[in-house]
Amino acid sequence: MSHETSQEPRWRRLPEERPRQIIEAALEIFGEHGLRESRLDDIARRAGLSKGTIYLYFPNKEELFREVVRSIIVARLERAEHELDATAGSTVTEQLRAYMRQWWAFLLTPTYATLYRLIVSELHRFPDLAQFYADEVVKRSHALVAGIVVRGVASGDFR
Amino acid sequence: MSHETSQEPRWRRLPEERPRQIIEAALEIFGEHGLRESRLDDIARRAGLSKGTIYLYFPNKEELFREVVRSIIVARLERAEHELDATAGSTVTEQLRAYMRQWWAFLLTPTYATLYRLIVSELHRFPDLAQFYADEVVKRSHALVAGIVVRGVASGDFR
Amino acid sequence: MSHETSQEPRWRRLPEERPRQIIEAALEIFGEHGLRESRLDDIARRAGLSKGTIYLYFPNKEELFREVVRSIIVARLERAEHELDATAGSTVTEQLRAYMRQWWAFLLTPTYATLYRLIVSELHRFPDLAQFYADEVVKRSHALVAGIVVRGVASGDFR
Amino acid sequence: MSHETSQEPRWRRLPEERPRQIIEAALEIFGEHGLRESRLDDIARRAGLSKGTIYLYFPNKEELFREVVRSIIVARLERAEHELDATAGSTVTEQLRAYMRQWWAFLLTPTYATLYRLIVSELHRFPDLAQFYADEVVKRSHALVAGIVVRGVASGDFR
DNA sequence: TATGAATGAGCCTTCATTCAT
DNA sequence: TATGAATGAAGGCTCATTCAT
Repeated sequence: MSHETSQEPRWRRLPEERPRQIIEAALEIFGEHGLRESRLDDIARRAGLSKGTIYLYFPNKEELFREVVRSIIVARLERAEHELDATAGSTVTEQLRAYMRQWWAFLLTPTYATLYRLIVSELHRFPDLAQFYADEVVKRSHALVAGIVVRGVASGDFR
Repeated sequence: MSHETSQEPRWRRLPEERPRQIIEAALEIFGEHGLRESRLDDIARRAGLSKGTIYLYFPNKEELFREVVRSIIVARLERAEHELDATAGSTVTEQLRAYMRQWWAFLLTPTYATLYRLIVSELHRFPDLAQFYADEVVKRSHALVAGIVVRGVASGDFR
Repeated sequence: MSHETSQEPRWRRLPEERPRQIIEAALEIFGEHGLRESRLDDIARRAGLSKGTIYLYFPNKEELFREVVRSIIVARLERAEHELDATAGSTVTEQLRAYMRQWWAFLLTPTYATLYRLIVSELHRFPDLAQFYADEVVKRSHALVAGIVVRGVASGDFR
Repeated sequence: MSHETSQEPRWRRLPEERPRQIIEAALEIFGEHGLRESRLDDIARRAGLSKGTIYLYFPNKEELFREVVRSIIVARLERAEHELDATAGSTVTEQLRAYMRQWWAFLLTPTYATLYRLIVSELHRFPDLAQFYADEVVKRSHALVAGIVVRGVASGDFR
């Protein structure tokens, strides 16, 4: 729904970055002030753009908010999956430990504080986002851990 | 319209209830929609009053919000203190147990869910409220528990 | 859909007049500039009110426009019907003549010029209004003339 | 991107057509939605061009609108004059008849419906266009008819 | 010449706050 | 004290216009 920009080659770098640029600025502002209290103008300014430009990439404030939440969740999950791959050689016990350490570190992150506030305060008004959150986070985290455990059982590390 | 103010002494008890009426309505609405998303009109309607009336008791929306949070916190603390008094006769162990049971029950309350959401989502924008919360809740809870413990030590129940 | 004001008694004259006041101002502005080119601010100013007040009586610009067109059409038809009643005593020939004279006079009116422009330029984007226009104007005018003719035939004036 | 401008003489006839292309698209869009409700973007798309390109040929939306009206009027008049020339050999009576038949046919044209709506709805806000319309249409039509009549009188067909 | 990304002024609409009664 | 009509500041969104390529 938000015009993505992957068509263009590479002779114009900025436009391709716009969505990310905007999402990052939006995360900061939304995190500081919440959805309703955030001004599109402020987001634009923080992104170094003009207000109208946001509308070139997102149809409205709410959809931008959705995209922010989605992207941050997805980014986190992908990061977790990659990090898991990186420890592919170790024992399952070690892998599980690394996985949990990683999550723990994330929970101490300021990004997490922001995300948490957004989720607690706004998600109940965005059922689709709540659903997305439930589906993606729960399902994929589950799958990750399940994968480790299965291998652990196979290798005899777990019972 | 005003030729009856001096006749009857205090048959007009209702007006004193207004603030509480409004605060209760406000708590519900704020809890459902958050501070910014809540309309004064809706609060007034839920309280069975007209919008203008709110301004007879609170200078503005934000101050009403503050009062809501303050009053709910204070109410909770007072309730806790009263309940503690009620168990004044029992062992300190029993008292401590009762106290914790009581808090646990509160945490399962819908009021708590509402309060929690409000605190997480809005408090960081109201440093004075955060301060108040820290001061009152932490200090008074501390005092309560400390009181029990001191008596416990005195009586030899605790070490 | 537009909060009418017929509930209140009579101790406050102005509010009852608001809708008419606004509709009249709107007719002038819409007539001069068309729907889209008209500023709500200008309508408010011409009506001697503030912009927000319009929204107390009409849900939005388009609905105000609809009400303007409806009311002007209805007003015209009612006027025609009353004037017909006034000539109830005369011959049918005379009545028909009066009726047509009346319409002719209306067509030369500036109100008509305005109405005509609005109808030609905007009605095709408001099918419901077009329908309303067709229904009311055509049906009621028809009924009026038919009534005269029937009586004319009965009295032997027409064949 | 520009190293071929001087090679081939005039194989690039298209650019000359641009204004007409745009005017035709604009006529359709303006006719459907009126001046204000028409988006330059839609006109560009209908003309198969990009929005910016319009500004290479017209200084702004309003001037494009003017050009549309002017060109459609001029086109009509020129067509009428040519058709009159084509019947130069016939009787004046026949010529006059042909001329009127031609106009009559035009009035039934969808182009005319569009033009009519534009004229009624927008012209009063473009005095210069109204003037142009009055001058050109009235004067040239007059001249045409006058020419026929004069010849008719000379030939004895008219009195 | 052509593109389409970017801008920012403008306007509708909402709603906290005020005020006359 | 209570009402609800009125206000006007604020902000989301659109779109004509500009500009870098």
